[in-house]
Amino acid sequence: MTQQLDTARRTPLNRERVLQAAVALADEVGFESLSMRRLAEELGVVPMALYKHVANKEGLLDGMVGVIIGGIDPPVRDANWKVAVRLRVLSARRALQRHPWARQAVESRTNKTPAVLDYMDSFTGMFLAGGFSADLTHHVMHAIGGRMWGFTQELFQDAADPQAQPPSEIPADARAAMLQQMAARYPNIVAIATSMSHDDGSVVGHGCDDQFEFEFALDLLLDGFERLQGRGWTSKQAMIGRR
Amino acid sequence: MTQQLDTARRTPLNRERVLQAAVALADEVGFESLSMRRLAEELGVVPMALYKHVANKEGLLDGMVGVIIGGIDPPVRDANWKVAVRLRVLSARRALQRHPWARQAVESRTNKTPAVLDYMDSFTGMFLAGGFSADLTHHVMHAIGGRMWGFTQELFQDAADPQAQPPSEIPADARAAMLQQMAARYPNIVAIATSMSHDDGSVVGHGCDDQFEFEFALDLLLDGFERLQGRGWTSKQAMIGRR
DNA sequence: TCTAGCAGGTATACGGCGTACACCTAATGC
DNA sequence: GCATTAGGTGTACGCCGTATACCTGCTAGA
Repeated sequence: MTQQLDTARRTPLNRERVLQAAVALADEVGFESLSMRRLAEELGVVPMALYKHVANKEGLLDGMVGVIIGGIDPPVRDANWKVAVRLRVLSARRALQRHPWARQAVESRTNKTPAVLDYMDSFTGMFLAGGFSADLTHHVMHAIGGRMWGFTQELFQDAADPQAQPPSEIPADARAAMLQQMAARYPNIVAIATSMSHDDGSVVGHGCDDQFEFEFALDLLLDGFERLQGRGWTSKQAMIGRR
Repeated sequence: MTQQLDTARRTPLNRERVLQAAVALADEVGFESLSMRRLAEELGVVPMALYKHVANKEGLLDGMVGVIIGGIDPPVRDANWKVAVRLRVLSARRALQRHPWARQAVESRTNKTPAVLDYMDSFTGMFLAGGFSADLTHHVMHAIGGRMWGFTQELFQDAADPQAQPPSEIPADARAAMLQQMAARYPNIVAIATSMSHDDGSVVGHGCDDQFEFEFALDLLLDGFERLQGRGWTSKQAMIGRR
């Protein structure tokens, strides 16, 4: 009877609610702590109930990625390809950055869902509409790679300040010693890490400006694309040139 | 007594043997099927025995990445930065490609081990030695990102031919129907996918030439770097120009 | 009005995982 | 000769994804 009340009171689950809850839960507890069991608990339901709405965990993740993609703006109309691509990528970046786990989720999906293919197709279309040959567009899409989702291949995050603690946590002399040790072993890394912040006087700096780095690399690529297109680049000619 | 023989006959485990076995096992069964338990079994030992040689699974993976990095050539001497970087990246690519799981492993490591830092430091050094400012080097390292390991952010793999089966598996007419359906929904993707292979007559093509795509994007970046350096680029000036 | 079907939630169970903890044993150093 | 310790063992815990069978209440067709 209480059971009846419970199930009656509760609006029945559906795919949409499951996905929204999954997104919220991942936001809250992190991607790696998102489990079917935990999600079920959050929804006040037994774990197996979820399987009526998603095929399995993979399917859940696919759906979550779909939700995120839904937050990316469509291409702007009547703009030249370069600004259209740029704006779109930055929109994707904003959409993904709303969820700290989004990057991992996108990277982990190897099967392309319709939502992903839709985005990729429309993205591809911006180059074709901009007068790129299918050939060049193809290679350019490869070169953009994950950047079309608005993230870079990191591989760099806080390499030079492994703790990222507020200075108060560590006595200044200990910090200096660590830095010296670091500089002895990894002189080049320390050189570029300190270069970044010598303006504002801090020693090893407050981390990197991700947005700047992202746009730097993006623009480098877009400029490259532009030059290739202007030059009438073809892959055939490139292959001849290479050997 | 047989126990005694067993343990006596067996050369005792050590970190090196554990890591080598882990690499071999991952090669054999795949990254996601590599488990502490399975690895222990392979070594004829109880799972917990491994923990005398690696801190935990994370530590094992760190060690495996270290083994792979060991296979990357040092920078060539007396070459200009561009060819040095290019050769090094291609060497890394070869080293990583010997193990199908290497890419996943590298991407999954978020804590930088000394081996990783060593490689990054020496990589950074190639730009500095080539006359790049610390400032430019910093941003250039970000832009290269994962490509310094010889892989691209994929995001594209077999998007257009989801099965990758030999044509014999699927009747020709069914294939044609699938393609047509695909072309209706994802016209741009299909356009660039078919462009790639129209030379040799196959319909949707044998996948992409990964090596070509990789070098295409790499050279695009390197050319961009070269131009920036020649122009005396600084991040300060770039930030002024941007707003 | 009866009933068959079905959509959606449940209960139980299995086999896997990483690893904490207590233990044993053989070699080593004093 | 004895304590220490490095290396291997055994057991157990709590997590995970999910197969399978089951129940229950709604709906549609007769």
